[in-house]
Amino acid sequence: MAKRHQQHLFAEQDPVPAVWEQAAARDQMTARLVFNRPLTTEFSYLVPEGLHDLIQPGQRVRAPFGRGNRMTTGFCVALGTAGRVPRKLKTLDAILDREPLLSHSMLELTHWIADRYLCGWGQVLQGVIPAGVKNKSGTRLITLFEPAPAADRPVDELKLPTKQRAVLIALQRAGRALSIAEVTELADCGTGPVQALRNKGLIRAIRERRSRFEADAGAVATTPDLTLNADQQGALSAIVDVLEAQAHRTILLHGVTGSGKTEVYIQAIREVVSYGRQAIVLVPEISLTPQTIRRFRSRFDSVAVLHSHLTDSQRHWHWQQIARGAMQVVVGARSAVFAPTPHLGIIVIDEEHETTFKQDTTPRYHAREVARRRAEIERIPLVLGSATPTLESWLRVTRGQDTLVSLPTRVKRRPLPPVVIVDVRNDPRIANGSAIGRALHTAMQSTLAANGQVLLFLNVRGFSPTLWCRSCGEPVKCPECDITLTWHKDRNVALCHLCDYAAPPPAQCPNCGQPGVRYFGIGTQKLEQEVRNLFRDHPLVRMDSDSMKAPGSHDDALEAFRRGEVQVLLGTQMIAKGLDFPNVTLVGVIDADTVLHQPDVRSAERTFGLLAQVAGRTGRGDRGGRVLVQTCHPEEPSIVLAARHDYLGFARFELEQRHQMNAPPFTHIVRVILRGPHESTVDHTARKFAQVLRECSAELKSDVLILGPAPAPVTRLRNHFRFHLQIAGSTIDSLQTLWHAAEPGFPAVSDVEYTVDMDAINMR
DNA sequence: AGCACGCCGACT
DNA sequence: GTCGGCGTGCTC
Repeated sequence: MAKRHQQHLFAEQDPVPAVWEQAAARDQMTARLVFNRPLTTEFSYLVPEGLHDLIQPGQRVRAPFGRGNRMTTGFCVALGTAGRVPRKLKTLDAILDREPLLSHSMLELTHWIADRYLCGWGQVLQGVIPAGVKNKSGTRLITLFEPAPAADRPVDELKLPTKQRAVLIALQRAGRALSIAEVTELADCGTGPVQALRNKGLIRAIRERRSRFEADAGAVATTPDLTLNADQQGALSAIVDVLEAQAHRTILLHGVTGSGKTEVYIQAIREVVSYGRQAIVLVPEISLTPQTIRRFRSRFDSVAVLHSHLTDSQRHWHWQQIARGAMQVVVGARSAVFAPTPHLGIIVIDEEHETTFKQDTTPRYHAREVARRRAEIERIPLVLGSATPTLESWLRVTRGQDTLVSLPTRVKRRPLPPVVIVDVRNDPRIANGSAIGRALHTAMQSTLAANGQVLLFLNVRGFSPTLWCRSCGEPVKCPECDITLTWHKDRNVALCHLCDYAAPPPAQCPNCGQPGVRYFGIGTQKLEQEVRNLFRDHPLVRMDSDSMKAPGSHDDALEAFRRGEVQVLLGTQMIAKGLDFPNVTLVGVIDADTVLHQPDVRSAERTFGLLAQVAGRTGRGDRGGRVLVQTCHPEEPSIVLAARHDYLGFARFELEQRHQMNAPPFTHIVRVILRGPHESTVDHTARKFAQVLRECSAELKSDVLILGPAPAPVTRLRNHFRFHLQIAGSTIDSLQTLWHAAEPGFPAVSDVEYTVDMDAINMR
């Protein structure tokens, strides 16, 4: 109050000496804003008097921005007084949210993301708040009525007509504001008397935002906790220790498939919930883990499940429930790491190694790193669970930065299944173009004869993955991208798996015009046909993103398999995850080499992880199970060690390799991708970028390594040419320093766009 | 990222 | 003379 009075005094003295002017400016309330632009700068604005009591950090505001003073939405990230003013400040125009959308710790977290992933703070905020929250989906503005102060005396003194009198009495008795429908119902009248009272100033209208949803009573969890074995108990107490210490610690829960990690999460969360706190559980892709969700739902009273098929208004409703503290557990994919829990107690990331935790659009954050930072800020444990942890996580454990807890055995002491590596280089069936070699064929025969179920895994969808011209030898490529088209027999189209371009398979080669395009290689569709021919009497189902387009088809297929109506289940990555069917006694991996051959430092890690995951699908019942892996590289360490279920051996081997190559996790890599419609311009710009980076690096005496530019592995995508360069540094800090020094010097070339990806894991 | 400003060529 | 092409640089 005193402040405002002073301002008034100064305003009356005119002209004011410069020092006073500065002093006055210093006392002016300002807001620091960030905008949804790739800018690291914060912008100061004056807050008009009328908004002083309303503005809070975490709200969105509207402010004139840029030379044209266009009204732009920004986020208020801090408040202050003007201090030393660099220039004349503009005044912000309006506040867009009644309540802040982000708490103080969320602002801190998002700021850290902007810093770490080299993008604007405003971009992070824009990307992190769900659209439904921003546009208040699922709520509507309703008008409510309550008695005005003028009516604050005995009703009889007012001398009102009967209906108006009834309305006023109803409102006074209600003790809260009522909607028009409620008023007319209670007073048994139309809307006329209400309006009349309003005009007389005896009642007043207030506007309020109401949700379309009603809070549901909430199912009550009924299932009791299971008894933990000694290893699980050890893991649980390691987590509880961190909880009790009230300090952050990351715990890597390394448990083979089927070792009961979920039960450990649940009981740790039970502890957290008993303190009145909330838990966040991140899973790779919600639609693939219905079993996990069912388990959480049956064990806690209020579980919010944030899946990708929620509508905007459902998402908004959940967000508000979570912010109110009404949800004990939030289960969701990557973005659930931003759930606005008021009093978070633990974060769990299941299947920590999954690449879906890295967002592939700006802000390109990794949910694991964001969770780690959030857990640090909130001083709570982060639990990472995996049978095949990333080498990033494993290295931290070996360095003592994180705590390792192991669940080395499966529950009920079931052994891991024997894995047989089948060298198919000289297999006569394979040489004939079959997908299933001799050994796998025999194994399938005996398994099916014994009434067992078979799972066949192939990482390639479609029928024949490549279309080749017999005359010129060229593959038939997508006209807009750089990859070979895949023939999908069932729809009779040649499909680009990158941009979804679809066309009838060409009769002539688009390259040389000759007829005779041939199909080569094996996809899930062709595998399906082959299995149907080989085992006519055994029903099968194929699961890949083509056959599972219809909603619910995923669950239907799995249910048919569970009931045993289907004996053979074949598919892509999709069937490698989470399935738990005791009658699966044979798993066949059609081609272990598809992943191995990708030009990526993590290809061995992915191969190992994939085989471990697939192998985990069998041996879950009393009948045991076995795995056959077809490969042309039977000596490959990632395959050999996966067959032995030797994660430790693999981690040791692969870390040594990475160390020698100076590759992640020993270095961090920033990948810069440039793209544009003209190959030479993009190439040229990429060279200039590299030059600027090298000059900056030399000037800073930085030890980072600039690799490239080179055409990106997918050189052409949606008719744009793509080049990339990689910046490798031993610390994130050195990379950030170099980037911020170099960025202003990058040439702005029209037609060429660039993106920057810190700790990139998708190298395509 | 936007968007205004500015400096060049082809039109009334 | 001016309309509009796109390269340049700033945004409290």
